[in-house]
Amino acid sequence: MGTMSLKDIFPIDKWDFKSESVLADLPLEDLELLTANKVERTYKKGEIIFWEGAYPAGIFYIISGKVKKYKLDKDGRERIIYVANTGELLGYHAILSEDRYPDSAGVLEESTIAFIPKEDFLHTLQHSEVLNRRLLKTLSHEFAVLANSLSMFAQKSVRQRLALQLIVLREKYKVNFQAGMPVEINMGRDDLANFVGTARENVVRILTEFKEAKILETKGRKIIIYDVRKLIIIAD
Amino acid sequence: MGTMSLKDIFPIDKWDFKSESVLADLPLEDLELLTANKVERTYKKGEIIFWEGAYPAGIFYIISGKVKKYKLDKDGRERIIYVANTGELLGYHAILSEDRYPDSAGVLEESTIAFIPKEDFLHTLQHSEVLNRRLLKTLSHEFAVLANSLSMFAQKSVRQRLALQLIVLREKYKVNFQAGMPVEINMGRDDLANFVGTARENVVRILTEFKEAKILETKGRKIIIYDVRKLIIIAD
DNA sequence: TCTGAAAAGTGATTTTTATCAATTTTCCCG
DNA sequence: CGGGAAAATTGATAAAAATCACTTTTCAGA
Repeated sequence: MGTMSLKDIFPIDKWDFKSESVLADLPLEDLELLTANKVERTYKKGEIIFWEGAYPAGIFYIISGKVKKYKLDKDGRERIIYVANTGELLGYHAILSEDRYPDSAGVLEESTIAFIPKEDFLHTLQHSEVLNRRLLKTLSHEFAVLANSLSMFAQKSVRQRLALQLIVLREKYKVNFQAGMPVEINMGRDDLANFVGTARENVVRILTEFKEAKILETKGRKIIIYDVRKLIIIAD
Repeated sequence: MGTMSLKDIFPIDKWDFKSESVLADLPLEDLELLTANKVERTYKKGEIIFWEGAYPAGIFYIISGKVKKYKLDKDGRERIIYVANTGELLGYHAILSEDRYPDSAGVLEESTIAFIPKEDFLHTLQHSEVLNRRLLKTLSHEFAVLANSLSMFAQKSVRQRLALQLIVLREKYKVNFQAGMPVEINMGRDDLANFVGTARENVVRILTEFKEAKILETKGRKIIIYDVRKLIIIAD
């Protein structure tokens, strides 16, 4: 009797950027060139790493923690595009497109992040065949994920979208996970609403409904997911 | 009295992939390597170039014409992600991400399109520093555009989204354009609705409203845009 | 451990958008 | 040039989601 993983019943990589880390298994030489002048720093919950519209000075690597990437509308409401996790790189789009940051990045929980100057990144890129290929692959995959999100948005109800994003977040909040174990998502309702693309009140109401269906529990702000399968059915 | 262009009053490149063509000014040597085995073909209106989920055999170059890139939901409704124009490249995401096509491509009007085999594309990529850089730049820019679309979708009304997409389409349907001239958009209401992300009826109703506001005229399926400025005001 | 501000949650109501059911117009094709 | 199917348009209604007003709970810091 084999252990069935989420990947067998749900195409999680269609919804998640992180198919594999850009820097994982990078030749040591390239990695050293890249990180020669890196600067590490810890950010407290709520701190901003960079702002949409600013000129990029470099890229960031998440040593530990979680980061939301979002855009603001003119009324100051956030639209969360993506939640980045430990091991992911941030801010390279702006440098590669020779433009300003297309979105803002803020930490969702205390995080340790390394800053890598633009010059080192571009310099390594010129020398590293592997980094080049990795970035092309990552960016192309990101395109597929965003295209998916866009079409989900047009075609699915708020209820379906919430179910889907809970599945995605569950993957990101797994720690020491064993098959069948519940997963605790620690995210404020406002952030969750901005990630799903709806109002806070709607998220809360649907969470209540999911509680009644024994899909999850809430403890304060924490959302404990018990039954992914039901979420998959709802999300369709 | 200078001629004011759209770029001065509206950030069109935030909404359009085509900042510049990937292949424009590519070193002749690289271009020859890339196009050594290209095959040209004309597609009639409505024909499909490739299907979402298929394994990529190569990339496509639009010699002339217009192509919609879209995803289908389970009820068979299309969600148009992007409208590609003459000079643009299609299908490279799938090859670079070593995955299947993330979306389908179908021609919106009679188009001439060149097919370039996967092997030639990858081979040229290995040899051409310029093509590498171009693709990284293009893909990063595409990320910014899709992130924009995603946040627009969450935050703007159907009326605002229609105004915005009409501005974008107007750019694509310009021919022999002189400042101040009206532009004729030749697109079916169903396609337009799928591009805006709403039902056909809503598009028609809002178009009627725009007609009454002297922003545009319709002649059969054709939409003639007279007043972009009013569209810009509505969109934001 | 107490306390007050912030966050979570609930209910009622309004607004927006989708859907259903037609009718009218366009335009292709013989 | 007429016939007819496809596409565009209009109106009425239902459904979904946003907004407003408020209560309850949580939780960090004195």
